[in-house]
Amino acid sequence: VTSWNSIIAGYFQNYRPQEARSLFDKMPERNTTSWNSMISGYVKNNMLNHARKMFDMMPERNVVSWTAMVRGYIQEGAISEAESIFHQMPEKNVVSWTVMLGGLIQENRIDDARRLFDAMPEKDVVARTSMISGYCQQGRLAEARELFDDMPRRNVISWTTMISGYAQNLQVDIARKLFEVMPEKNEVSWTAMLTGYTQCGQVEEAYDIFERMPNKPLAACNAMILGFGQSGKVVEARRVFNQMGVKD
RNA sequence: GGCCAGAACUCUGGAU
Repeated sequence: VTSWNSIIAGYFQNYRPQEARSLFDKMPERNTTSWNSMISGYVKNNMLNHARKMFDMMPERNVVSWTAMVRGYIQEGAISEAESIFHQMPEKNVVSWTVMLGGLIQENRIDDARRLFDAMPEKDVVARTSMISGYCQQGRLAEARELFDDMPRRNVISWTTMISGYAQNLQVDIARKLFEVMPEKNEVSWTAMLTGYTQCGQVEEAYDIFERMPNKPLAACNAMILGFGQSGKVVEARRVFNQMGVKD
């Protein structure tokens, strides 16, 4: 059963819902994970109505089934429906809460999001980072920073979120300070810092970051080229373009 | 110990 379930997920990842379905129909036995794979697969492929049918048909639902449906409605922008499902859930875990939190943030209902956040029975690093990200999107950096400082644990994503928040809100110097002290950086962190500089019109600094990057992913090259382009440095932009491995 | 659900960067496309 486990193998079949994996194949189903694989079909959906490759946008082949019909093949996933026919495999599902042929399976000699199914467990809750099989049904859940169908639901989340349909959600991924923007086929919420199919997901819902599966959800209604399945013999028993667990917290993953419910959470996938909440996520589906959020993705469709049907927030009140998502909230309704969320409140109907027989049990919720930290993931369910975080999905709902993300839905409110997506709707710019940041204060509602905060209330939900405060109501969470437990908050892990993902939930906290999501809330921080929401505040950053609204330019409410002080509140974001307070949550960040209070985190019991941070990972590279939490750090990058906070840095990016400062950078996007034109506080690139504060972003840089955090960037320098973060314990480990990945490609996204570097690119976020680079973008912060280009958006503040500090192309030299951006290029300095770019050069110091251990490797230069496509996203960083894109950001760098755009940064040069916006400040009229066409030659430099061209040079970066010519250096990149995969162009698109 | 294994991608059935959740958080971060650039661009593009789609939907509104």
